[in-house]
Amino acid sequence: MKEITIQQNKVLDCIQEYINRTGFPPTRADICNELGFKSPNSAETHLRALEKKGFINIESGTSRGISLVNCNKSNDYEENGFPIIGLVAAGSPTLASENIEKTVNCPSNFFGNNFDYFLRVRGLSMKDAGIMEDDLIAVQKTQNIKNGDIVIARIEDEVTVKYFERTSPELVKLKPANDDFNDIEVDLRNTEIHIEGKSVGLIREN
Amino acid sequence: MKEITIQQNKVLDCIQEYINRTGFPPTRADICNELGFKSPNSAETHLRALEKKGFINIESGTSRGISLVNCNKSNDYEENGFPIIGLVAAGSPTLASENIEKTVNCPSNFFGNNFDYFLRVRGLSMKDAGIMEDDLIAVQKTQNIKNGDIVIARIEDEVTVKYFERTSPELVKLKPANDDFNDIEVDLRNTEIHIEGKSVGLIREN
DNA sequence: TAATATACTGTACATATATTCAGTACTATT
DNA sequence: AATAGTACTGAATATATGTACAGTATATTA
Repeated sequence: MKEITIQQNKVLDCIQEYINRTGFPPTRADICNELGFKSPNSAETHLRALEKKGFINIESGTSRGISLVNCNKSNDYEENGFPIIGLVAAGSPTLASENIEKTVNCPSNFFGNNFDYFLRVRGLSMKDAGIMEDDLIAVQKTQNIKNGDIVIARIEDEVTVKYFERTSPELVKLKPANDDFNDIEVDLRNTEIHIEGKSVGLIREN
Repeated sequence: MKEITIQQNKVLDCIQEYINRTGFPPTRADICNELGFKSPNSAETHLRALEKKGFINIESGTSRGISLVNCNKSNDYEENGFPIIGLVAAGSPTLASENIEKTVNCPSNFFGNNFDYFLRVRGLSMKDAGIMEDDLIAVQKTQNIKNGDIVIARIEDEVTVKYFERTSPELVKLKPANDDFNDIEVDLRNTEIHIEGKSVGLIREN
């Protein structure tokens, strides 16, 4: 749907770079200067195309009224920072404010994939995967899980971080990365399992 | 030195809020609308005062040419992103552009302490410390090292990441966090060791 | 084959905007 | 008592800017 052309991408990059450099968006003439166009209408048509495709907003009748539309802004976290949720022993990790210990400012595409929140890790069950106590796991809320993904799973009221492996249509194995812990086998016919999302990155603060 | 008045602060807040909301700075008339002034010159004089006191920049002759001056800019990395340096097998990790594989945008106090660059980890010698291959270590260039710190050390031309332990005034031990590797003992009387800095954090991209 | 999107140049013009000048009033400093 | 800074109104103006209109050309799609 939203295919961008090479030239349109150049214009988009130019706008971004101009804002980063000056603090305010460029005029049509500015874009022409930056990219070597000789008519302000060259910039204008590209801007219209970019607006049509949803990459920018143009405030009509307003000088420098160009603003970048953040496509991967699934929520407003980028402005306020991403919440860190404590991995509570029981119950689902929720984004309710009482569970948010603090927030971290970083781009939502910091880890390649977009993500939704950070989870503070308790325990050492994923030690051999390099996930230590108090690490922050970047969690992407998704049901698109493949075998081998590190998932945040809830069984009954227990939330845990483990490797995911579907061994048969009705059997799911949650495997720790630590010999001191045992695999958790879940039979979907008699036990309900809820996948909160998967790990797409990690931050360790010292 | 730079005392700001209540009204000037209101104008400064108004500019910040306007940029956050719209993506571009306000005109004099916009400020008047927001704050209830009836003459564009009211905004103009406040802007001049704010510029004189160093809170904003005004690009003369340019519409919406107001940009906020960032006071807490410790170095220029925050603008351009922090460089990621590959851990080359031999030689010191340098910030020369040919060694920078890409840059990461995040606040310089992201890990509590300030840091200077990211180091891409090779090998698994710090596996049990949760440092895996391809992880990014946030490195703070410092000589202030305590026993037990994870340091980036160079011995002759070999760069390595290890636990630091000073066992005696002339003996330093570099300890891996992996049973498959051996401690490196350095006798300062006959071997030169250079501490590039220490690890203050870690990022794993998926 | 017509229609549509891309990718430009070039001109023109209404209006959005910065900026100056002329005032008024209050306050703090020298 | 004089000077400078703050805090405004109100009017005037040069110019910065968005935007429409008239073209030309190529590629893609229906």
